[in-house]
Amino acid sequence: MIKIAIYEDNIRLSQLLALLIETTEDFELVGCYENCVNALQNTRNERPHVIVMDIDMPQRSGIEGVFEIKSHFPEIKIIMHTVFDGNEHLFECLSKGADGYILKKDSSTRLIQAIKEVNDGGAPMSPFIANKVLQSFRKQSTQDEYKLTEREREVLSYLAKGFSYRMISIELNISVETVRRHIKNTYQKLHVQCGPEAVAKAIRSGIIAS
Amino acid sequence: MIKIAIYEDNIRLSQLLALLIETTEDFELVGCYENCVNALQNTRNERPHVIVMDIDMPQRSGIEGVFEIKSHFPEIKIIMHTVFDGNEHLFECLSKGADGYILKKDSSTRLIQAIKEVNDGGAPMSPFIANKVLQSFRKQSTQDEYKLTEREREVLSYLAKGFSYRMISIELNISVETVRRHIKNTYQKLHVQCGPEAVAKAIRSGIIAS
DNA sequence: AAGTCAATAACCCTTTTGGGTTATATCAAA
DNA sequence: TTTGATATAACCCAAAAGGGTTATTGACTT
Repeated sequence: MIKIAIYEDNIRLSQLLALLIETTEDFELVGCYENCVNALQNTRNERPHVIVMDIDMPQRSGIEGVFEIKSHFPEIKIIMHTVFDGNEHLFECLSKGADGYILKKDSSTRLIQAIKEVNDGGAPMSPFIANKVLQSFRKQSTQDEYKLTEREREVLSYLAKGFSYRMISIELNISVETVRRHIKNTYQKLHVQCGPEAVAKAIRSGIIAS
Repeated sequence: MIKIAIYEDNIRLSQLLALLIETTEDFELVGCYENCVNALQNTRNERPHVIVMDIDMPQRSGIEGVFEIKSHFPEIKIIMHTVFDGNEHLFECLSKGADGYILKKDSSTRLIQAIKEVNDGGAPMSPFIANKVLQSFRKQSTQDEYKLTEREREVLSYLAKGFSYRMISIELNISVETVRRHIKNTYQKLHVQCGPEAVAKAIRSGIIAS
């Protein structure tokens, strides 16, 4: 039996999915929610094998949910099930640990199939998504890992020393806006979203001295 | 010859100090400014041996000045010369690298003497200040170095993982205010003033995993 | 029993961050 | 020579962060 939980704010759709799962052999629906507010607690209680997760949900998005659940239960498989086919959400989800990414425009049976795949250790993706991922992978492997510019490294190291943007700008004799620009670019390259995380990653990966 | 620079926004006082220094044997006044806006550049040009630094100055405080100058020229001695005798400024300055701390209520000749002392590798302090430092030192050495509580360490490690205060609060099931409290306490204990710096220090000193 | 510490929480307030967008000059590489 | 990367800069705007103060609770120590 594969234990499955659903996070989907569109009630019509979630009921459809629930029905589909309950009527599929070897599948067991252990939870169905319309947002991620209690995602961690739910997960702790139910210990699903696979989670089907929408992204755009009220209060707490599916991205936050993935991040949180994966931090605690890396072995639980999470399939994103969403209308978003843009790069932003896609890479954010994958970097947070999503195991599959199925678009809603695919058939429901594709989702069922994806659940089996992911439970077997696969990485089910809609073809369009799979292509994007491959492309990005190629791009990334050619620009070997975190390719920060000299200036970005410099700014980052000041950040780790406790300088504020303003202090860095005075320090380097450039505008605060430019400091902000460098930092924003750095965050993108490191796939992080705030200073503390960037500094942690930079130190651990040797980008700045430890 | 000891080359000396002054940062003091009270013109009356800075002129007095300047005169005093110029008329002292073996002393040479190489700069006299009313704030730290160009402190680093001034220092680069003049290479003073000793800097006499007020704290409360317009635009950029002496504390920022100390931090910046010491980051680049750790060998230059800086004496704080201020009316503040409270703990806040004192420890902040010392942690930023100040080498001496003389109160303005001491005589000017005491300052002259302090300049000689600091240039010889000493750490001139007003008696009252010296006591405070000793007290704090005792307190600190009994509570050996960074004694974070379990909870504080936990919160800090979430911070390094890129969680916002709000996410941490949900994670640990406590209020955002409490998260804030733990972080504020942590900053005090680590002698830092922002997240990135705290994370850097924590990783480098092994408080959180690297 | 009094005192300290840890954890919790709330309130005030300002500054800083960080996301998005757009634009410029420069320099090197294709 | 056109493209691409880099460094620079500005703007808008919401959210997050951080500093100060105060208080309550429970646990452990004098």
